[in-house]
Amino acid sequence: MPDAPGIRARNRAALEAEIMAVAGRHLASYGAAALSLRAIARELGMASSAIYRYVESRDELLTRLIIAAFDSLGDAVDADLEALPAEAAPLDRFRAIASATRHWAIRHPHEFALIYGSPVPGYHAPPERTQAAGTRVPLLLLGTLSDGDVPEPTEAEIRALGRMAQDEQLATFAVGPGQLRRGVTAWILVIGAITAELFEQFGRDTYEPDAFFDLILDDAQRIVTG
Amino acid sequence: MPDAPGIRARNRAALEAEIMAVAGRHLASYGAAALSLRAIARELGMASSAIYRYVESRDELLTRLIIAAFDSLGDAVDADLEALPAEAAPLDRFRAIASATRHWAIRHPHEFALIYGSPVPGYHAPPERTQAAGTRVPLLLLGTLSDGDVPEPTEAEIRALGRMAQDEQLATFAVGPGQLRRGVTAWILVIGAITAELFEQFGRDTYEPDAFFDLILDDAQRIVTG
DNA sequence: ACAAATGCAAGAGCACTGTTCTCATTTCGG
DNA sequence: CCGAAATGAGAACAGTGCTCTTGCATTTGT
Repeated sequence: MPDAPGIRARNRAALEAEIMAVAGRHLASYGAAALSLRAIARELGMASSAIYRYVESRDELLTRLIIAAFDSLGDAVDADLEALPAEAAPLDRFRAIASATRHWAIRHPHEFALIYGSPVPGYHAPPERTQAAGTRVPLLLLGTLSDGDVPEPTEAEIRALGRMAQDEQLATFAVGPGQLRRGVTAWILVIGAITAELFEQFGRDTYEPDAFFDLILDDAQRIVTG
Repeated sequence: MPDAPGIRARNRAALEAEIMAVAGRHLASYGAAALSLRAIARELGMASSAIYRYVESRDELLTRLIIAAFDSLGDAVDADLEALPAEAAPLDRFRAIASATRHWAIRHPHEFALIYGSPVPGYHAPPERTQAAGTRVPLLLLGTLSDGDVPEPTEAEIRALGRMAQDEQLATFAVGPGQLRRGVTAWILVIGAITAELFEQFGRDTYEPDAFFDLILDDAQRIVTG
């Protein structure tokens, strides 16, 4: 067999993918805290010890799921953005990004909780692995703000966010501290509203989430336009 | 012994308080996910089974800790508010509430994660027990908005929050859907900013949290004043 | 004052979990 | 075909939540 190492590698990759698929299903069904390597191994018909050949530890699995969740969110937002006419106004693109994020969160509540809720146990996601995936949508949102008139950043803005504005990824977007502040603030508001809705922080059936989110977007828009 | 039943009851209450104290220390040190009834029992020198006489289950313990955390936050905010001059402007009171919340969260990160982060396992906090404690600070914040000129609520605001505005607790504050929307939105922004800071959603050492939170408060203030 | 009822704590046990070994088998490369 | 590497299985350790039974001590009723 000429491609023997290939097959080996493919089987390994395939099994790894299968593990991630099962883990994703468990995550979606029961939440991150209920994730069990043993249960995944059981479902795959392998011994509980065998799974450690493919996943280093439970934390490693969580890290991979976090990245996968960020990717899933990013893809969903991208898809919704492409459905928009190319000449859509920046603010419409902004609203589309926020709405897409909310709809994704509603469809994937446990994934959302995993990436935007409180971290699990003593688990701390390694930033060097999750950051790239995690900043994808916020960067998309910031890209929305790069056009238009640019007010001079205040001294306070420079003090608070000057360092972040010099980040190389952000530099390509040419967003200064002022725009950065407005974009980040709007993003915080959007995520906060989704969090409040999903985690039922204001109770169940006490308000109309759809209509309320529209109003949130109005406020976010006002923040963005300064 | 005339007060025999009294002694009995007092011991029970004292033990229960001791359990909560130890649980609170564990929560503060290691986080909610690391909470273990067995570990608490061990530290108290009792058998793991004995603790079930005082705490029904781990979920029950979590519920009590959630309520305790809300109380702790409420007390901290109250204390900071009392340090304010009685004739302080509503907006200053608003800023004081938000700042007190942030400082409490920084001092008690695990407690904050417990009440404003993603819920634990299959655990779902019973609203009828946590709601009263949980709405305490938001209500305080809404009380801040009851003075001043009251713009007519828009149709969208009535649609989104009309039902919540009719809540009996809120009715005593005489806040209509418009003020309710502004207050809730501002609160979401404040909590979101604290969450982002504590959970390091924008990375570590990438910005100045103190200065940034000041800017967040400016935005929140703008939302509140309409 | 004695017996009965009750409260409380301990111990053992069940079914899980993550993780790490060792050992046997399978599979692949030369 | 044979040695080496990859792979899976099984057992084991130390934890977890939770339940049930058993024994002791104290309180209560007579």
